[in-house]
This record gives sequence, structure tokens and C-alpha cells, in this order.
Amino acid sequence: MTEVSSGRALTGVEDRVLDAVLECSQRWGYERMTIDDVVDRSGVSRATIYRLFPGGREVLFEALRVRELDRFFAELRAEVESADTLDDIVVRAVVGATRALRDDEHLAAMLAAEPGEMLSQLTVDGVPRIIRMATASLTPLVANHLGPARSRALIDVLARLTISYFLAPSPLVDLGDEASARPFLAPMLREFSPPSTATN
Amino acid sequence: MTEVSSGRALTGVEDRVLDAVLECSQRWGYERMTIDDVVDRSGVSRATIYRLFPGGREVLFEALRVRELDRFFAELRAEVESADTLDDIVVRAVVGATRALRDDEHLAAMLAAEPGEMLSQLTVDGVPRIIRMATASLTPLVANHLGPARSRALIDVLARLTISYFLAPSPLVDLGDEASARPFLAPMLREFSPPSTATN
DNA sequence: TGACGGTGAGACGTCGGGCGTCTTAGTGTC
DNA sequence: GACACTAAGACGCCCGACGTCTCACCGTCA
Repeated sequence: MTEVSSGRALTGVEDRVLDAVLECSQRWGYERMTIDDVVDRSGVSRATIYRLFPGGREVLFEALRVRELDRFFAELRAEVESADTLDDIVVRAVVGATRALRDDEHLAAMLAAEPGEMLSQLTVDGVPRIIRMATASLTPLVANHLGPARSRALIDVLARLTISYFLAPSPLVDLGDEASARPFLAPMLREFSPPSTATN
Repeated sequence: MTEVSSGRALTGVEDRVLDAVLECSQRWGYERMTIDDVVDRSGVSRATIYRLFPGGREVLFEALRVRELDRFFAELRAEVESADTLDDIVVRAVVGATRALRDDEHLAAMLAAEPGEMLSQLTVDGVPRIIRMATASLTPLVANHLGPARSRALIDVLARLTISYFLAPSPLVDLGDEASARPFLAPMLREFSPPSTATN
């Protein structure tokens, strides 16, 4: 299996710290969370936290976002991997991602509690990284059918649409429902397919 | 109707402020709640808050506790008022109070989030006031049957038991269930009744 | 119209506490 | 015994929340 990740694997201690950051930020909110909260919750000392994540708070949050995105796309890729046709790959990826977003309790809590911070991570600040990781994770599967350039363009669009329909659902289509998503995605797929090859 | 209250009635502005304190303390916790949170939430300016509640944070929390206790016992008394026999008065009061405690979402949230502060208000720090208010609220009803001295002693015990069984439920009795509470309270009631009078 | 009480907006100095760094001691491993 | 890793906590810094204050504004009433 191809390892798609943004960096080296985390040690057990690092994971414990990030788990604590996740829990504390969920409970207290980003600004109100304290490093000492993380110390208490994780059982990892202050000095160790600053040695593992030099730079403080922001580095800690950044590392957490990276880890969560890694996990998100690892799971998504595992779901999609067994699909054969381009159509299935795309539908599974979009539907799977949408459902994963909807089922993410931490995401929901953060969106409710601190919409500013969270929306920023799903739009202006976060989208470039999300697309980068979506591309890294899914291009290997899609490129077999479309080639690398078209794959990247398609994934870029799909990622943006998935986020948009998650944040602002439309009565016209439900990207969490395969029966609804498939016909919605089909024309888009044709658009991205090379003119010389039949797509279905 | 007899007005049982710890002070003068609150103005609309004061109530708006305390509502904001309630919501903010529930959302952020007691220590992490900020006066500016209350300003934003209530729409009442900083200057006005300090003029209405001179002394700051602690006065604000204290006023909130007083208001909530006032409301609690006002509702409880309304529930009990129509009872005739001493037995019914006591059972209704205990069962009603227990249920009200169990249904109080804010209380539950605070107990989960900051057990230290909340437990303190239900035990060491708060019990004297609770008993004082329970006495003021219920003595007029009970005294017809037991006289003032016995009434106060009975209410004191009942308040303590209600709190204890709420905080630490027993498999032996459910004070939120009338059928279970009545036989549990009956012997205690006999104990407090004057020897010269028949109690049932 | 002018006086006046109530309020919003915000500046101000103070002070606590959270921040990030550092040192020390303890523990386990080779 | 050398070394890596960590917990515990002291340290100074500095931001931000606190409580106070002033001023302007608005509605009411004489």
C-alpha cells in the first residue's frame, strides 16, 4: 500500500499530546484552551510538549490539523481503492468524503462553537492544503483513467464541491447519497474525460 | 400569594444580564467566562453591568445563583401548594424537587464540566442558603401540621436528603418516584410528628 | 427648552495568569 | 557509567481580562 502522508509517523507520545489538544480544544474552544490543559489531559509534561512541537500553540494546532487530514484521506482512500471504473472512484470518493464530514463530531462541535476558525480551515486557509492532500491521495487512482493533468483538475473541482455542499447543502443534490450524487457527477466526469476515449 | 424571594424583583436589564451569565458560564465554564462575553451576549454595556452588579464577577455569579434558587423554590411551592395532608406536602415537595434537579440541563452541564464549583454550591457553600430558602418557601405549608420548630427541623432534613439522593442515587429508593418515595418518607414523617396528634 | 436618569462606547492602569524557556532530578537502556 | 528521554516546576515576559472612569447620547419630565 502506498503511504500518503504529510510527514513522518507520529510517536505514541506525540499522539497522546494531539489527542489531548483535540479534546481540550473541543471542550474549551481554540482560544480558551490552555497549554496547561493539554499537559493535564495528556499527562505529558510542559517541557516535553514544547520539545516535540517547538513553536507553541499554533504549531500544536497545525500538527493536529495535519494529523486529522492524514487520517481523513487515509480512510477515504481505503474506501475508494477497490473501485474499478472512474465513475465509481469519483462517486465513492465524493460520497465517502461527504459522509465522513457529516459524521465528524469534532468538526460539528467546532463549527458550532467557533465557526470563524473552523470555516477558515475549510475555505480560505485550509482549502489549498486539503486539495493538495486530496490530490496526493486520489490522483494515483484517477490518473489511470484520465492522466495526471486532468486528474488533478478533476480532484480540485470535486474537493471544492464536496466542501461547498457540505457547508451549504442544496435541495438539488445530496452528495452524501450515492443515488443522488452519481447522476450529478456524471456530466462533470464527461467534461474532464479525454475526447479520444469513451468514458463509461 | 405570599412572595418568597431573597430580594427585590429584578429589572428587565438585570435579567438579560443574568441570562447571559447563565448561557456564557454554561458554554465556557465559570472561570473561562469573561465579562466581555456577558457584554456581547446580553447586549448590555460593560459600564451598566458594573453599575447594576457592583463588585464584578463574583457578585454576578452570586446574583445568578440567587435568581435561580428563587425560581426553583417558587415553582416547587406552586407544585406543593394544593396538597392538603402533611404526607402529600412532603412527598410532593421531595419528589418535585428531585425531578426538577434531574431535569435541570444547566445544572447537569455544570456538574459535568466543573464538578468542583457546582458541588460546592450543592454542599459546603450552598446548603445553608438552600435550606434557608426551602424553609422560607415551605414552612408556611408545613407549619399548619407540625408547628414552626418541627417544620424547620423536618425541612432541614428533607432538603439534605433530597440533595444527597440526587447527587448519589441509591438502589434502595428513588426520590423522583412518588411510589418509592412515599413509604421511604413515611417513617421519617412519623418521627417528626408531635406525639399528641395522630399523623395519618 | 433644559435638567436628569439611564445607558452605550470605549479609554485607562493594574494585575493575574498563560506563555515559552530553562534547569534539575529521576528513570530506563545499553 | 554514559546517554536519551521525560516530569516537575521555577522564571520572566507580556497579553488580556478586570474594574473604574469619562463622555456622549437618548428619552422623559418638568
